[in-house]
Amino acid sequence: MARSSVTALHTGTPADTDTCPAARPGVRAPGRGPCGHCDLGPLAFCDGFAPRTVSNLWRVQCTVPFEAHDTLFREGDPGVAVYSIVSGAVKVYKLMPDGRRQITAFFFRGDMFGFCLGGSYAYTAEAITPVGVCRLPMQRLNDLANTAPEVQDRIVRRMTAKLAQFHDHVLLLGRKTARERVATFLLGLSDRARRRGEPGSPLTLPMGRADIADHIGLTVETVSRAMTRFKREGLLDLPSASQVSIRQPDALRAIAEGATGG
Amino acid sequence: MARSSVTALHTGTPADTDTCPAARPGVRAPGRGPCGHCDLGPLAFCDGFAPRTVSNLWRVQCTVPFEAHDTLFREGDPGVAVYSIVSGAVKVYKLMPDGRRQITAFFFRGDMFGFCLGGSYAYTAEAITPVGVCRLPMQRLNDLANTAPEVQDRIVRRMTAKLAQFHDHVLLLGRKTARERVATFLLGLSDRARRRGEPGSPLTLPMGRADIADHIGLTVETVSRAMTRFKREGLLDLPSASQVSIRQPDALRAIAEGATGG
DNA sequence: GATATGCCTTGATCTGGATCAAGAGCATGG
DNA sequence: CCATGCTCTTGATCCAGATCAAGGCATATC
Repeated sequence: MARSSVTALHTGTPADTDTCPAARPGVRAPGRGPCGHCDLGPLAFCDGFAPRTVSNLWRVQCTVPFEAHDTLFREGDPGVAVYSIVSGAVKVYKLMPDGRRQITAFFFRGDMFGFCLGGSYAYTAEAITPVGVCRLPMQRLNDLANTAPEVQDRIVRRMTAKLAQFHDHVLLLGRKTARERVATFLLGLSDRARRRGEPGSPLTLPMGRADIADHIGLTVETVSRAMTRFKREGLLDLPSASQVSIRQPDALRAIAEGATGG
Repeated sequence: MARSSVTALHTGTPADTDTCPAARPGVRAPGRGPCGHCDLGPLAFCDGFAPRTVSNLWRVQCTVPFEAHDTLFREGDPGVAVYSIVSGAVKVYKLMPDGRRQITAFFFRGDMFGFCLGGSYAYTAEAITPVGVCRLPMQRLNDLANTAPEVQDRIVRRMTAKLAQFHDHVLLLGRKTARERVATFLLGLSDRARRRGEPGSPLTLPMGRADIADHIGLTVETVSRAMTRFKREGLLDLPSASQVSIRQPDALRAIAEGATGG
């Protein structure tokens, strides 16, 4: 079912900016989010907005499902919408002509991505798992932001947080060892899980080793070796390839921060 | 003369948020910028704003000089102000406990940095050359943004552009070779110079090799070797260590994008 | 103009992580 | 139950870039 709507999004003409087939009361999913469209609660972009603002957002948003491996948009596509994830995981990446790939970020429940005022997307976004997103047309969001400072303010806050994350990731890529990168990555996932109200420790990795490698600037083999070694050392438990239990968070954190741990 | 005001900034109490000793008509420098404080013209943050908005900004801004090697603020300091560069160059970096350093960005005339809503700076900012900055108290800027959508909109635009730059830099650090990194870095400086109305080719590098290395995730030696090789191959001219003339921009661009050039 | 002080460059060697190459699970499907 | 096709792990080598080690070559100081 998702397939067709995905295709519709991709082939969308500029008019797509404002149309949103699913954004009619009749098709709206039940939920307890501020606008009634999702169950994000306090994680929702519109949480705490004035009723009038929420109803304005409600009118322009649409909730869209994607399947794993679906492409939400591609680098260079006109940036017509912003996405907020209700469920599932998304990766965004840039490709080099020869196929080298850099995953610049992973996004999970509550995260927003796709901001690009009046330009094109700087990266491709692809669903890792089945995903539900709340899609907000950029132009409408912008119009609204001009009359509701709370909207603009929240956008700035989200972007500020993202910028800080990028500074950290640049440090990781520029100066950390393989071991430090993997430790930092896992702790980052754990922190983000906690911040959205999920347990920080038994983690389920929605992405494969290749995705992790392409995110932290390593190869699959090196990621695998680092994780195996953490397991051997008792810092992690790896009941299965996609399950990670952090046994010694402090030791792991020390490694992530650059302590000369073995 | 800058020394003392720098110190004053660093030791500033929370009250510093709103005080700005130099922001009085009496000490304002002559200039042709929108608010009369700088000569940034169209590069100015406040260019094109409504007169009322400009005068509001004018009241809270202050123009501050720094000398080379001065620290504007440190990672972890409360984020009380945003900076716009009028002249000179600034580097921002993060340090690891053992001294490893990652320069996450360089800023030049017209660039803005220091956004961090209600938090702490995520990085340290240090002048590379003598610098003149326009300093805007974050709180005041925020208040103004809530009443003047044009201000908020411009902040979002600046941040969007910065995010796109980060995606590129993450690709560079995660997946490019030493040669590709140096080529990309030099072309990036060239593009930015052109975008602020300066010639894109004979470039003056305000930063040393060590800074370049810490920005693109290499060592001084590797940066030096890459540049020497570009010179030997006729892609660059290096009349002195800090002067770079781009002889074959297209060839350099091909290398930067990952063409298997030699 | 001799001496110091910082880069910057260049050369020789070393090494962490890439690459190459098998296996080892572990689903899916017949 | 066994193929088929994954992805993940593990082992053996290789190599781009780091590290170690001298020199150049400016500008600054006295």
